[in-house]
Amino acid sequence: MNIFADFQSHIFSAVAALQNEGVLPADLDLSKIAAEPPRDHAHGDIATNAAMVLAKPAGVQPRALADQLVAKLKLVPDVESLAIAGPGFINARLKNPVWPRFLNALLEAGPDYGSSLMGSGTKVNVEYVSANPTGPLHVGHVRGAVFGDALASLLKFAGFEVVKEYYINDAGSQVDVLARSVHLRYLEALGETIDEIPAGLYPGDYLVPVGQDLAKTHGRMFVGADEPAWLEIFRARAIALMMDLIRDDLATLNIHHDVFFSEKSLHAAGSVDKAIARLRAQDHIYQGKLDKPKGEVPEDWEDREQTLFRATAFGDDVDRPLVKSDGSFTYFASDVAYSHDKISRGFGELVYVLGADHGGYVKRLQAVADALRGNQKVDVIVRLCQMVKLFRNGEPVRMSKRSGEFVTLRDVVEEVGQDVVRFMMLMRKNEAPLDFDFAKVTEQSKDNPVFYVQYAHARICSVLKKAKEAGFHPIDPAVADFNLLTDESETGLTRKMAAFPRLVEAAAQAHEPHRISFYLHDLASDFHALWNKGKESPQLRFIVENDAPMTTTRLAFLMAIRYCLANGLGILGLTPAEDM
RNA sequence: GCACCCGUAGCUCAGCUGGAUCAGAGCGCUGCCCUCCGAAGGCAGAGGUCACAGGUUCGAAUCCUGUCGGGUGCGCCA
Repeated sequence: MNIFADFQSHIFSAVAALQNEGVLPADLDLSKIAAEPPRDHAHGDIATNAAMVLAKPAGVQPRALADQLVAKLKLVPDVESLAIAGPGFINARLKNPVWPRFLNALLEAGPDYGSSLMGSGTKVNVEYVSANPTGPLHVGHVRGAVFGDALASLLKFAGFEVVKEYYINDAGSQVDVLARSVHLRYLEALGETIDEIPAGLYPGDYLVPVGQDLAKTHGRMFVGADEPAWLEIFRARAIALMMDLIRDDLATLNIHHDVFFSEKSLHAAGSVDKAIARLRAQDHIYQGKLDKPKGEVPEDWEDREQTLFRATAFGDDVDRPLVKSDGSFTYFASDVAYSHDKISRGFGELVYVLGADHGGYVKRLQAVADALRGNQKVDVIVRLCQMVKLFRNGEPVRMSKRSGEFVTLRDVVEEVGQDVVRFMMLMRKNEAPLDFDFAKVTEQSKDNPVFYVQYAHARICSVLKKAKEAGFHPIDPAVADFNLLTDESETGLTRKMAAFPRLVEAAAQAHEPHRISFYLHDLASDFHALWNKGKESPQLRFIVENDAPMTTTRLAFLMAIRYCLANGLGILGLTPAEDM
């Protein structure tokens, strides 16, 4: 039940009626019409800007149009009163029974409350993490991982059909480096002396077990062998084991992708050639020279003619090379094939969650999709996650890349816990930098938003438990009389809960899961306030002595709040705490 | 040089895609509230030229242009 969406459709009907009467022109853009909670609820329950938005295109005065809309909206059953305010706002106050009805509907919907059909089954591909399969995930991957996962479940909740995808970069030179690094570990496992791992190879200890694994399987077969003899075998095995490692890392955050897509498979299947052929057929490929980059010029810059994708025709800054000077495909060529594959799988929206250092990729990804999509509607949405700065008691945590000693994802999760990591990563807009202090986030106080929200849920559970002991069980919402809830704190909470479905849709539309986090914090805050009111005014407690009807009602009310909290937490991938 | 992101309270950040005589939270600061369902909470106070300058319109923190400041990137790495 979404009372704002309901009211909005009444507005549309009213507008349509005025169009039929010739008061308004037939061709009007209705998309800007909003039905939203007013800033100040003293104005009413729902506000709409319809008159102001339509006035200009219709060539009428806002207030005059508002009068006419009011005349229509008066007939809507649940409307108590309407007022025109300011430059042409229409404020509606709803009849009293709306709220009890709303709460009953909320309880009936339960775990589904807030979900939406907005996506109407549109297929969305959300690609996130996609870290190179050369080692465990480190802290830099955490934010994108959590963000992508929360975004995926938010979109799912909003009615989209979501596929969570991980692109395995298993075709480039970095996996050859991996294979060579592993070969050394292989020799090491067989008792050979390997000294220090040379610069340019991966020094991390996590490759030791891979070497042992290969030693066990192949014995001394590749000890003195030339690289071509073992490269492919070692590479394949190493990638497989690294992906196992990465999957385990992700599992510690309860992240599970639906599809792991191999870059190499694109080459093997000839998909790169096919995709490029398609672009060529559309005349988006040509042989040409690129200008030398203005800023830092690469040392080995050579001016040469190459195969280019006409990305500038689709809004990119420069055309993009597809073939390297040695004749092999560029990484971008794989991207073309990969985009082609995604589009052919029927996705209407391609979401990429990338690190902020990939900002330069946004335009070319959009360009490729635009070039390949034909008549199919495909939106490309790129979300860039800014850096996370690690602190410990206010001191920055230093990391040494050279020695391979970085803070891993696993380190972070093990130290502060899955829920804390997830929530903290979602307490900021993705494009805002984020400070993460190990000490602060594990603090169990209101300073810590994770505990603050969880605490609210736990308090509710605690009351419900107490109520059960007092004999109020099972709680039957059907006998609750929500008309009894008249305190400002209670009606305020009801209004806030009513805004949840609208918020879910807005957050999904904007691809901004952090809005859910802030909403939850808000809702928790309102709940804590009500709780404390009960300390001073016993009649506002949830369990009211000698007043069974009120107690039953309040308990049902608590369950409603609990659903809102739990559903919101669920979107973010957090488990609501029953006790703390 | 170019592109993208960011400039809101002392600090860290929201601001529902242009709305209303309150620009909001948290931290920090000041003062209150536990014989009472969990004080791991709550209430109140102080704190602002929304970086700056123009523009768009009924109306701008929000959209456009420019300036300043911070971040990230800029062929044959992935």
